[in-house]
Amino acid sequence: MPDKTTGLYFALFNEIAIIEQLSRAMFEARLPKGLMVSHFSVLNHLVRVGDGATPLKLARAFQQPKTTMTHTLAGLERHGYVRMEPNPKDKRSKQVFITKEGRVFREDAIGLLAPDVARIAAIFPPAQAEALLPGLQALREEMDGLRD
Amino acid sequence: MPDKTTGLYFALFNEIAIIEQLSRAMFEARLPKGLMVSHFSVLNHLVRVGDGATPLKLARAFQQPKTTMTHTLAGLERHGYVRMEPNPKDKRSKQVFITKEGRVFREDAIGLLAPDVARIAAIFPPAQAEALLPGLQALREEMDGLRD
DNA sequence: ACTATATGGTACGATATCGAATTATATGCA
DNA sequence: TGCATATAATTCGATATCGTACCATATAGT
Repeated sequence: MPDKTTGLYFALFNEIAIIEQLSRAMFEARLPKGLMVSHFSVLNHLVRVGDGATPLKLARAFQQPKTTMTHTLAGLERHGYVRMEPNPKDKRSKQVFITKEGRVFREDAIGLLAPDVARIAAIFPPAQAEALLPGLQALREEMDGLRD
Repeated sequence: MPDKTTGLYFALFNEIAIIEQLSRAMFEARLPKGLMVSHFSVLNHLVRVGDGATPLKLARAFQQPKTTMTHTLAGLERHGYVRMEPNPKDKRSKQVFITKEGRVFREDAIGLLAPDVARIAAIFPPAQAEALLPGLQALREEMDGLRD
């Protein structure tokens, strides 16, 4: 493997890290204090995919350590945005449900973030975003698969 | 702006966040304890772009808060991988130089990370990475520009 | 059924990240 | 020149992230 190839992937991951950084900073500047993009993302996932999933399943969906998800869910629960129930299928486990307050917060947050999204869309049009997405999804899935 | 468009950008940033997460976890599993991708990235930058830059310039290059860069540089200095000197052009400021030890560590780290890069390259070929990169760079630059 | 191993979740400690405030120096402008 | 404001960097405090260890329960092999 030539150095040039290694450098290519370093450059790729570096761009990705910077964009992640920029988007997180931009969004968190809009969210109320104490709520992070991680909180919003979980609520968004619960609405889009449906709730009732276990914490571990959520951690896997975001490819995060389960301790991180425990922490994020604790924050959401403290705000009353999710409810944790014992999992009837497995006494070790729990199920996560989004509350009405959680749905309201998600809706509000989308409204708060919309202007930023619009600013991005103005300079990086949806067609370009759509062009990028499949490649990123493919990369994500492949890297996901490497984790065994 | 239709909801579909907002969702598109959320999906885009979500994929980017997950890939950032996966690549960071993969690389940090290889690096010696106490050294993060952030440390490696800074050393890599100093070698590729040249050293002597100020901490603030480095923070901007990575689009990070300057306090984060102060912390990262302190870690690198503690390991003897960079040397901080007063900036003769500006007494408030400093210049960051990579040491011989820092260069050696960077080389070693590249060697440690190479197998992972190779595994990624095997399933997500360089041609695809190259295809992705310009769009990501464009997105990065546009978002960068929004930061006024 | 019994035991070994695997799995879901949490507690805890270390530390990375980052905003706010602070200090020192630089710059602009009257 | 003198003063207001801006800028480079650090300190400090809060907390997000994450690895390790642990407990409870489940599953597999005998």
